[in-house]
This record gives sequence, C-alpha cells and structure tokens, in this order.
Amino acid sequence: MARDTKISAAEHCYRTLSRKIIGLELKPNEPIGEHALADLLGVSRTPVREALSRLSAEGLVDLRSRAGVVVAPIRMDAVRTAQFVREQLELAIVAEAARQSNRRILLGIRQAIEEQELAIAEDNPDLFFECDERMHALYCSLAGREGVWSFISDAKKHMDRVRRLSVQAGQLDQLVQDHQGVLEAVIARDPEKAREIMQLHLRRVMLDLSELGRRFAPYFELNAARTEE
Amino acid sequence: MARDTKISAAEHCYRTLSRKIIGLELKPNEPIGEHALADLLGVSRTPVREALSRLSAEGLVDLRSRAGVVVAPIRMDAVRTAQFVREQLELAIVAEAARQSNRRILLGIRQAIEEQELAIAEDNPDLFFECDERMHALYCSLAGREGVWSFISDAKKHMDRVRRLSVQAGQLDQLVQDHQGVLEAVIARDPEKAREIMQLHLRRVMLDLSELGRRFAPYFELNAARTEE
DNA sequence: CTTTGCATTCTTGTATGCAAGATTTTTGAG
DNA sequence: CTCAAAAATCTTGCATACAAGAATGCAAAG
Repeated sequence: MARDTKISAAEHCYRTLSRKIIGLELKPNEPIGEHALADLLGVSRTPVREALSRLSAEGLVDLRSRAGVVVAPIRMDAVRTAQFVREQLELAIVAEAARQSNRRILLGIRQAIEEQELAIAEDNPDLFFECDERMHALYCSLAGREGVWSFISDAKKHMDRVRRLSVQAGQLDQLVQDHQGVLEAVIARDPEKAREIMQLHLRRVMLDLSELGRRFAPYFELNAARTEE
Repeated sequence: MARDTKISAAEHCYRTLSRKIIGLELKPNEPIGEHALADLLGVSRTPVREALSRLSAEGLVDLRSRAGVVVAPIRMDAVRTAQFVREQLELAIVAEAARQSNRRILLGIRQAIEEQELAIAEDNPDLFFECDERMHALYCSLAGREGVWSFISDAKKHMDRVRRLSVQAGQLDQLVQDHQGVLEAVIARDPEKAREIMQLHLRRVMLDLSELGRRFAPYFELNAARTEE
C-alpha cells in the first residue's frame, strides 16, 4: 500500500484493464465505454483514455473511432504470430540458460514449479499462471537476458486468453511435467534437450486452437463478424 | 492526402515524434515539453500526451513524473536485448523464406536492394533505411509471417538510432553486399546459408557499439549520468 | 565564498466541457 | 407490416482549466 501513492492513475488503469482482459474478466468482443470504465475505476476519462490508447497499440482493445471501444476478439493469426515469436525467443533463451548455472535462480525456478503444483491442487488457475510467468522470466535471467522477457511477455498477451480457455477444458498437470522436464535438462546442461522439451511444451498449449475456436466462437474474430477491412 | 482526414491527431503526433526520435532529429537526452510539442504539432496537449504515453511504453521517451519529458538516451543493454530479439526472429524468418518461393515478392526484394544502391549513390540515408525496412518486411511476407514484422520493428526501434550514428561513420556498401548475398541464398533455396549471411549482416551493424558509445557519449546512458534508481 | 532554506516558476497529471461522428430509435409513407 | 429517412442519443476526440509536485533561483547566514 506504500506504492499506491507512487503510480499514476493512468498506470493503474492500464494494469487493471490489462489484467481483466487477459484474465477474461472482460470478455473478447465485449463493448466497454470510457465513461463506464472511468466510473468503475474511480477516475476521470483522461487516464482511462491513456490506458486504452496503450492497450490498443498492443492489440488488446479495438478503438472504433467515435463508435465505442471493445475488448479485442481473439485473432487466430495474431495468436499464431505470437506463438512463433515466443517460440523463437524462448527456445533460444532456454538453450542459453542450459549453458549457465546459478544456484539461486535454479532454486527459484524449482520453487515456482512447486507452487504450480500447489496451485493446481487448490484449483487456482490465477496462481498457476502467475507462477508460470515467474518461471519463464527466471529462465531469461538465467540466460543473462532479462530484457528479452518483456518482448516474450508482449507476444504472450495474445496467447494468454487462449490458454485460459483451454484451462477450462484442461489438463494442467501435463504442463507441470513439461516444466520439470525442462528444468532437468537445464540442470543437466543439455541445451538441445531443453530446447526440445520446451518446444513440445510451448506447442502443446496451442494444440486445440481450432477446437477452441468452435467451442468459444463468440470470443474469436472469424465467426459471426464478417464486417472487416 | 486523402488519408490525412482519417487519422487522429494523436496518431499523427505519435508517428511524427516516433520518426523524429528514431531519425535523431530529436536528440537522445534532449528535454521536450508537452506544451512545446503541442505548439510545434499544432494541437493541444491531450493528443501529444497520448503519443508520449505510447512512446514511453516503447522506451523511446522517458517520462519523469512532473519533472519533464526527455528523449530516451540510447541504452546499451536495451540495444543488446533488441539485437538478440531481432536476430532470433529474423534468422528464423529468412530460413523459412528460403524454403518458399514467390516471384512477386522476390522481385520486390531485388528492387528494394537496387533502390538501396541508388540511395547510397545519392547519399540519402533516409531513403536507404526506408528500403532496408521494406526489404526485411518482405522477407516476413515471403515466410508467410507478416505479423512477425511488427515485433521485429518494435525491437529495431532501439537499434535504429545506433545505426544512424554508425552511418555517419559508415560504410553502407557492405550492407548492400550482405543483402545481395542473403537474396542469392534465398533464391538458391539454401536456408542455412541465408541464416549465416543474415547473422553476419545483423551483427555487423552492432560491431562498433562501444566505439560509438565513446564518440557520441552524450547520446548514451552510461556517461555523465550516474543519477539512477 | 559557500551553503541552506524559501519562494517562485515550470511541468506534468487529472478533470471537465464541448463538438463531431456513429448508432439507435422513432416516425411516417408505401 | 416493411422499409426508409430523420431526429435523438450516445460515444469518442480534442481543447482547456486547475492543482500538485519538481526544479530553479535568490537571499541570508555562516
């Protein structure tokens, strides 16, 4: 509560909206009005607007000039692009990480995985995703490339909603097994194996993309909406 | 001139400022005031602010709360991170491109390279960089991954100012030779060779980074500024 | 001459007002 | 009942006003 005074209202709006969108608390294609958000967040339209502008640049909301704001639908091609970007970056990162060794970071990774198991046991997806993020970020640190995480993170935003959907259908245990496999390979200093497992892992999440597109059609772009340029 | 009516003032501000910053028309560490920019761009502070907010998220400007705005200094670590990201993405792209073939796109690439030679002959760096961008974007198209270009583009922003500096010191001819080499390898359907030449190419630009840091010290972060958090 | 404390000035952060474009509803004709 | 056109409503985009924090300059004390 000491930091609340330090961050601006606009930043607060950005983080809150970002979290709500990625967490599917705000549904894809759901219309959101600046005024409504301002009321909800207890600020005026100006900082909300600033946040929406940034979110629009990231592709998380669509600003339709003078015709309203909607939470961006999940776009298949954006997801595929993000998947490609993430895969290239994370594979390079984990291979590099497997050449390093830093007891403190490795311990952090192990702990993150354990917390993931705990989160599954508690049926707490939010916690699971948080620990998942922490783990992947730690691999960047281990590889000596902390800065890369923000790029991965940007790409991931387009995939996270899909992951949320597949969780509802899903099996998180397998993901934790993957994580353990990667960690073992990294500890064993086997870059190729680490890459291999990580690749399988990253692709696993996207496997049922087309099925999700059917099951959650209203959240996706290519369904009832054919009005496009 | 038909589109000017369609883009918002905020978008106009964003593009103009972005261009001026990357083109070193606005110098790193140069203080810029919202009010001054508003006057310069002929709009009020609101759209300027929106643009600055986005630029800040990209790391091109630093917003110091209530203490002014400055063009972000060139940060060595940000450049290195961007280099890593770009390399991973572009190498994967060009390798994939070398497995495709599309006469129209290949022609576009060849033409872009020719225009680069022209730009050098005319001593027109702006034109050179424009054609360079077009060429790299075309490789994304050829690989069937157009969306990836925007990620590369984001990373590149942190490197472009360095490239500008090295041009003043520099030899562009070698770069064009690299481009031709890559194109030949792609046409010859040799992904490994394409990767290899592209890697050399991408790294060449960053070679004299530390020397530039000395020569253009005031543009960089790690010089006289030790005030940091 | 240096240093410390204060007042002034500047600059941003947020709220609000207003106008223009888009959407929706209503109304009227066929 | 259907469809079209116009009015009313809604929503954003931009400009402006105001307040709070930061930097600067100045004066006074040592």
